Amino acid sequence: MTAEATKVQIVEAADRLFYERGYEHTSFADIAAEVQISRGNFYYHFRTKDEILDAVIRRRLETTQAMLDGWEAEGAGPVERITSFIQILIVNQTKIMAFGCPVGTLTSELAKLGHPSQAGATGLFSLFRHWLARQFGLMGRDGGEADQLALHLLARSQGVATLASALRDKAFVEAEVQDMCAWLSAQVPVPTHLQ
Amino acid sequence: MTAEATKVQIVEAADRLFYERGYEHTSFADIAAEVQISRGNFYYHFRTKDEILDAVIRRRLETTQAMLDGWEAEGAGPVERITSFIQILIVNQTKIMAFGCPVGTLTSELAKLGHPSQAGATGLFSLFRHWLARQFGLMGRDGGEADQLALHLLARSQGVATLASALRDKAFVEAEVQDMCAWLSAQVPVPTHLQ
DNA sequence: AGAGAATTCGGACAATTGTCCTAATGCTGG
DNA sequence: CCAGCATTAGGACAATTGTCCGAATTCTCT
Repeated sequence: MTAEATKVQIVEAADRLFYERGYEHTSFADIAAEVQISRGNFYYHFRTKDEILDAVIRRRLETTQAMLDGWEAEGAGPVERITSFIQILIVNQTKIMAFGCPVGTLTSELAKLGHPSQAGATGLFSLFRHWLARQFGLMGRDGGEADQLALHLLARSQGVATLASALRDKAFVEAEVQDMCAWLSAQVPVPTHLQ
Repeated sequence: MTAEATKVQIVEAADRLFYERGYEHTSFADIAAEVQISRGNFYYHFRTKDEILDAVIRRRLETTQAMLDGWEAEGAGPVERITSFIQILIVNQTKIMAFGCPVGTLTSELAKLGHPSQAGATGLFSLFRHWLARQFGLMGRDGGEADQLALHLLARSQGVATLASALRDKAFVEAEVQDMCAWLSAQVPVPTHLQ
């Protein structure tokens, strides 16, 4: 197999394991077993565990950006796009109830470890933040307001994910998602001629 | 020193280290060094790491309950009490921006480890949940509604804590706290004779 | 003061960790 | 078919982990 293909397999497995078990609780041996590769071979592709983490973060940045671009290309308006964001909590409900949000939990873990890749993980939040802010901008909010709304929504979904994995309560998640959608509707500015 | 006093010291140190570094990333040696006790002595007080975790969770349950009881004893109304809850984000801002919420991050970590003490950690959430629900009840909301409001507020503060430790943005925390207080005011039911 | 219990110490243990090397294998171009 | 390179396998390494003794120390009670 070509080196690049093996590398991709490693990063994919590491991505999933880092999410499901946490970065520190995932060992080289775990990833190697998952990819069915000898641990020795590992060193050929990644010299340190941090290198794998960086590759995983890069991959997540790419797939996240692709997802956001995809929503943007669907031709719908900003409200529908933001709704797609909120609906992640429903679409990925099973995994979120089991392991929380991949972004939030990784960021928390790296913060506690004082890990140098903290900034990279925070970049994932930035991706959502700026995308959401742009959508709120398209809804007619000015820059500062749009950014604040973006952070607000980001925080709310993070909180729902955290509580979802603690309580494993499907009804709670659905109620909060509905509430966020209602909140979103209320953010549509009333046209001037109707005020 | 009496055995009980040493045990308390160990649990206090473990409590702080589990919060700041995470459960798994804290070793026996770390705690022993903090308490200035030999590692061997450790085994005399706690046979396994899980035993320490359980003791830490018990301690947190006690101190949390004491804090909630304290707010209840201050004689103020439910709105002021819930405000005290929200203000934790300000009072503990420094630690939260560095390490997130002690409850949320511990729960997330144990969920990923599949650790048997998950239920204990979730109990910490229950403490806040039921206390908040009772306060909303005192504000005139019926049982189901009060519980939903409690979970809603719990989720929001969790989200703020998560983003606070990722972004380390003081202004964001303050804005969200203000927003939650405004939301709380809006939850006070309008007296019937004013409707 | 001295016997006996309670507490602490220092170190041993097997297992696992991340890291690294060397030898074997597979593949490709001439 | 064979030389040379890319890829893999298997194992060594020092350090660290949680766990656990047995011997030393400290304390308590008579």
